[in-house]
Amino acid sequence: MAPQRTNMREVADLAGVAMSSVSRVLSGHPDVSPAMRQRVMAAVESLGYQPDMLAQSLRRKETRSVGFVVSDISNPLQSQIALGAETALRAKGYSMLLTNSENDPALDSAHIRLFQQRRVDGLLLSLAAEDDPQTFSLLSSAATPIVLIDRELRGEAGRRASSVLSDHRTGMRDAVGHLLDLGHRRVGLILGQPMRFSRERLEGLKDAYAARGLQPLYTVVEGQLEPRHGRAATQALLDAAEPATAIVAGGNQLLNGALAEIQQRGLRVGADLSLVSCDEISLTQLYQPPIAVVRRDTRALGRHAAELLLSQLEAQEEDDQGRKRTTREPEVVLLPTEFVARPSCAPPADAA
Amino acid sequence: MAPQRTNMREVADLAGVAMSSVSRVLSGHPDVSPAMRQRVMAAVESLGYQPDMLAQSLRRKETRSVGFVVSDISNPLQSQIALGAETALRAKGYSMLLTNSENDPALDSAHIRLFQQRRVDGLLLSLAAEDDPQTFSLLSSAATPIVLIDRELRGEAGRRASSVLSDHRTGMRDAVGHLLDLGHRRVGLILGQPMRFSRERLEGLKDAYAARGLQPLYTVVEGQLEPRHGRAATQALLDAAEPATAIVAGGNQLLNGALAEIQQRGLRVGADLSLVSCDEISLTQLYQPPIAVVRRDTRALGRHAAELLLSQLEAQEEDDQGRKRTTREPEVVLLPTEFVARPSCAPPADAA
DNA sequence: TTGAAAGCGCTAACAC
DNA sequence: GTGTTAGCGCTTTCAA
Repeated sequence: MAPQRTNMREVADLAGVAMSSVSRVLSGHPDVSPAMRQRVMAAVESLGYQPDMLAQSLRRKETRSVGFVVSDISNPLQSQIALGAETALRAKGYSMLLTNSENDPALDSAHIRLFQQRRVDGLLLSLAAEDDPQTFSLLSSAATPIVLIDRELRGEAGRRASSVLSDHRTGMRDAVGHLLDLGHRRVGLILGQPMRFSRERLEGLKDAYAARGLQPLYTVVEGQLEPRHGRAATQALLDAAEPATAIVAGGNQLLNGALAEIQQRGLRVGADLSLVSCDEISLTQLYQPPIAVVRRDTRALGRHAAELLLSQLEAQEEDDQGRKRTTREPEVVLLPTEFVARPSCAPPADAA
Repeated sequence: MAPQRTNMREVADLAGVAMSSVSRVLSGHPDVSPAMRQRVMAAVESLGYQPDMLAQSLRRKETRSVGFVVSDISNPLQSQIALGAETALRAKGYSMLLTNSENDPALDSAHIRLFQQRRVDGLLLSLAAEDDPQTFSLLSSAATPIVLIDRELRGEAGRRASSVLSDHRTGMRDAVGHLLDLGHRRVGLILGQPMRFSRERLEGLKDAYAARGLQPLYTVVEGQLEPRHGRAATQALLDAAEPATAIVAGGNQLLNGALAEIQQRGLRVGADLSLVSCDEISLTQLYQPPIAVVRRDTRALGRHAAELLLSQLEAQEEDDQGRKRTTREPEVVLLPTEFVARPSCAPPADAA
C-alpha cells in the first residue's frame, strides 16, 4: 500500500488543534503545554506523519544540504575525502549532494549553478581547474559559504572562499631529500594539472635540492592526473639521455601508469629504480617491495573541509530581509603531509 | 557583493508581464509568442535570475533527486558504482544525495527515512543488511521506486523493489574450477556478511566441486567485508590441520587482509599459495605476480541501477489527487561476472 | 499557551 | 497567447 503522504493539516485535524501548534511541537518550541505535546504526538504516531523537508526548506530559507563537486568519485583520494566530509556533515544534520565534474571545468561551473538553484546552504569544491572564468564569477558572487578542497583561487573568488589545503611541499621536500641522501641526483617528478598541489610539490622538490646545494638535475613532467600520463612520463624519464634514477609520482593514478611501464621494462622497483608516490592506497602498502609515499590523512581532509563549512554556516545571521549573511571571514586550514620511507627507495643502481 | 536572489515576481515586473508568463517561457511551454519569450528572457538575463528548484519541487511534486545509500563510499567497489550511477542520473537531470551507512543497518533505515522526508523521487540502495526489520517496513510501504544494488530482499520489501544483481555464482564457479583444474583440492573461501553475494559465491564454489565429482574439501570462512576478517580468515585457513592450498577472497578489503598475512608469513603468491580475489582494483592488476580476479563492470552496475530507477520514474503517472503512482512492475537485472586467470594461480606446491 | 492568517517561490488550472 | 488565482506544506508573526 503506497501510503498517501500525510501532511501537517491532517495531523492538526486529527489532534483537533491548529497547524501552528503541530509545528511548534515538532520543532521543539519551548512554549507548548505537555497536554498539547501529547495530543499532537499521538496524532503524529497514528498517522505515521513525516514532515516535508522541502516545504520546511522553502519557508525557513535553508535546506540543510551541501553540494560537493569532485572530479571523479571513483578516485580513492576523492572518495576518502567524500567519506570524511559526508560523515561530518551528517553529524550536524546536513545531507550531501554529490556530483562528478569528470575533470571538466565547464561541468564544475554548471554543477555549482545547479546546486545554487537547489538552494544548498554551502559548497564543498574539489575543482577541476583553478582558473576557470565561469567558476570564478559564480564564486565571486556566491550567496553561500564555500570551502575549497586542496585548491587555491586568485582574485575575488579566492578572497570569498575558505579552503583546506595539504602541505604537499614539506612532504615532497622530505621525500626528495631522502632520495638525494640515498645518492640519487636525477629525480623525475610526474605532476598532474597546473594546480596548487602540483606547484607545491615542485617547490618541495626544489627545496630539497637547494638545501643540499645540489645542481638542479631533476626533471619535471606535467600532465593530467591519469594513468596514461603516468606511463608516458615514465617512458620519457627512462628514455632520456640521462635517465632518472628515481621517480616520484604525484598521485595514485600516475603511480598506476608508472608501475605499468616499469613492469613492462622488467625493472625492479627499489633496485633498478627508486619510486615514491603521493597518497597512500592499498597498492603502495602491499606492493612488493612496499612503495614509499608522501602520506596525508585524506579522510581528515574531508572532515576538516566539512567542519570549516559548518562553522561558517553557523556564523551566519539573517538580515532584515530574512536573507542569510555571512559574518565570518573566509579561513584557510593547512593540514600536514608526511613522508614514509619504504624499500621502494634505495641507492641508485649505478652507485658503485 | 552577495547578490540578493531575484525571484520570478521581480522578473515578471521588470518585463511587465504576468508571473505565469515567465514560468511558461522558462519551462518551455509551447504556447508563448516570440515577443513574450524575448521580453522575459531579457529580464531574466538582466537580473541574472535563477529559478528556485525548491519551490518548483514543492509545486511540481518532484525533486529530480535520488537518494543513494552506500555502506562506505571510500570502498573502491562502491565509489565506482556511485560514479556510474551519478553519471547516468545527471544525464537525465537528476541530482544524487549520498550517504554512508557505515555498515550499520540502523543507519540504512534512518537514511531512507531522511531521504523520504527530503522527498527524493527514488532510492538507490546498497544496504548493510538484507534482513533489517526497520528497513523492511520502510521499503514495503515506500511511495517511490527503489532499486537495490546487489542485494536481495524477501517478503513484501523484495516484491516492491527492483534490483541490479551480479552473477557472482558463475564467476566463482569458473575461478574455483580453474583452481581445481590446477590440482588444488583444499580451497579456502573467505566471505563477507551473509548476503546474496556471499551465498552466490558459495554456490559457485560448490558448483565447481560438484561438476568435477570432487569431495567437498573446501573451507568457508564467513565474516565482515573488512581487512581484519581477511587476515584472520587467512590465518585460520593456513593454520588448519589440512591447510588450504588456494585462497579466494570475496572482495578487495578481504584481499588486503589476506595479502598482509601472506606476506608476513613470507609465502609466495602463485608458488606456495594460490590466490584469487573478487573485483578488480589497481592492486590486483599491478601486484607481482598479478592476482586472478572474478571481475565485473562495477561502473556499469551503478549505471544500470540508475537507468532502471529512471525507467521506473518515467513510468509513473499522477492519480487524481496529483500523487505519483508507479505503473510498472519491479524488475531484476542480472549482470555478468568473468573470471580472469593470472599467475597468482598455479598448481599446489605439494603436487609432485 | 494557542490559533488565525500571511506568505516562502513557484506552477497549473481556468478564464479571457 | 496571456493574466488571474489558488494553492504545494510548512513556519512565523501577531492577536487573543
